[in-house]
Amino acid sequence: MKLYNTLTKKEEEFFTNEKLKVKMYTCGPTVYHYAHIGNLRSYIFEDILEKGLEYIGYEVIRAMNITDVGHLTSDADSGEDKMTKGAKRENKTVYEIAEFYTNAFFQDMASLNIRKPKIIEKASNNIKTYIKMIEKLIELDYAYFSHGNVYFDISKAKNYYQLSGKNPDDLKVGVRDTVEKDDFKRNPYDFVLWFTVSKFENQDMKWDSPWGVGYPGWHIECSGISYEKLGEYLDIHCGGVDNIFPHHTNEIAQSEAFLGHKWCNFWCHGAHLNDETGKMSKSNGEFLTIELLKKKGYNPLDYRFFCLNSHYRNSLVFSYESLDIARNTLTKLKNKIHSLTDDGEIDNNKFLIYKKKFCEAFENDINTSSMITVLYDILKDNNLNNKTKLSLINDFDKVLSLDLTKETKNEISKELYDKINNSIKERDSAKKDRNFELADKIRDDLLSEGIKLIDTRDGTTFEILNK
RNA sequence: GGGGCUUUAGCCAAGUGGUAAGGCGUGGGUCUGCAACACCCUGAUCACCGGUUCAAAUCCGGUAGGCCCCUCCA
Repeated sequence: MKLYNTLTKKEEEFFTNEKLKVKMYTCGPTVYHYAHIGNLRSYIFEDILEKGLEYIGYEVIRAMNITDVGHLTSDADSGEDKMTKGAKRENKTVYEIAEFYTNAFFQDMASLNIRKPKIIEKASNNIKTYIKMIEKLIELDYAYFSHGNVYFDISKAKNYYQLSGKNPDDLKVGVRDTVEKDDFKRNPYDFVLWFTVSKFENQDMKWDSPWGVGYPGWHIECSGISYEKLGEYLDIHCGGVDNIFPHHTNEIAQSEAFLGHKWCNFWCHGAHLNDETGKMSKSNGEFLTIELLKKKGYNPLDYRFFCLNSHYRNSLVFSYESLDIARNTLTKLKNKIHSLTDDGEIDNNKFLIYKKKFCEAFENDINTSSMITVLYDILKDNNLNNKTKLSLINDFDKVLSLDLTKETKNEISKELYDKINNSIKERDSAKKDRNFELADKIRDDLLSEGIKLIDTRDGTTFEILNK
């Protein structure tokens, strides 16, 4: 399997520390607000990666954090904690905010058929681990205490700039107006491992530590949770491209300093979803959430399909026009699949040939677009019986998770069902009498109520349109 | 200023040296009372300029464009 590795900047042959076992860590959300669909694109990619690896025979142990503490609006040792900010905005406690948006995130995942990772950990659940790690980093002289905070000294880290590909001389503090300088650091890019309360306004989430009451820095939580849950050696670490620097860079520095050896072999990063004006953000333009798409009549899986049609390492531009196309394509695809009757015997030979093709697409740096093409190849193969087609499609859907063979008929009441059927009968007899005016009126009236009639060779059926 | 990714038909895209998959849309047709559905047909000198090669969308160099990162971000 070929997988692009940000660490080496090229596609590499995938390997694991333990045979057929993948330890995978994926950065989770900061639960101070709803996730927008761009955030969710990364989780869709990670979901495909996890399921695909399982499909080709690996056991995957995946962990994800929920950031409910310690993520400041600025990564200098000032700025407001995102959670506190969210709580203030909504006049709730940080615990209420965290719980509410964590649940909202899980709902979004469920809507998109994203499987919950086996291990999900709140950042606030692992404080002892962070403290233990920070103590050791201080002991090893990688970290130091200064004016109330504990910092990591990046000059001590090996290959600090490998992941980001940066040249230290070119990094400029102050390249943005908003970047704040911090005179208490030894190096401008040193980052905070532990904040003490002294520099911040009172907040709910704080813990006692050898350096005073306070809370952990943003980067240490992922290193800590990964170490605690997955051990000293990691195979894959995922996240959005924006995490390459500083978050993942700092994770590597602190984890490898703490462990004393190389930590993770593969770093995979998902490209962003942009809108037509550029980068998608929570404050700029329409705040696109899964709930909003649902309200507009889309099935969340339309969005999943939209994402799968392009490659995870290419940035993708969102527009309703593109989403409409994705919805239309997926509907047509599902219609074709639903029209297959379940007959014949499974042709094992052909099954394996197509399965191999599908796996090859996945193993080519997760080429989801080609994986979908295999579906069309199967549907068009005249020498393949329906039973084999359906079982292949069902099999692939373990990875694609588009509910390809599931009928998604809306639940309707008996009264409505009878009413529609009566209208259909009425229309049929009108058609028989060549009273097309009445027939069309019945069809139009139903359509205006969101009921679309579909004439087939075997008679008329209907579909409830989403509103 | 530094770094990364990227540029294939209207749109999403495959392609990793041998003369361009697939999907959607468009246009035409079959079917239909009409329409929708379905089915059939329909499209590209691969951003540009050089080089390597018998042969390049594919390798190398350059130019131009796009997106992103350089302590909020998936």
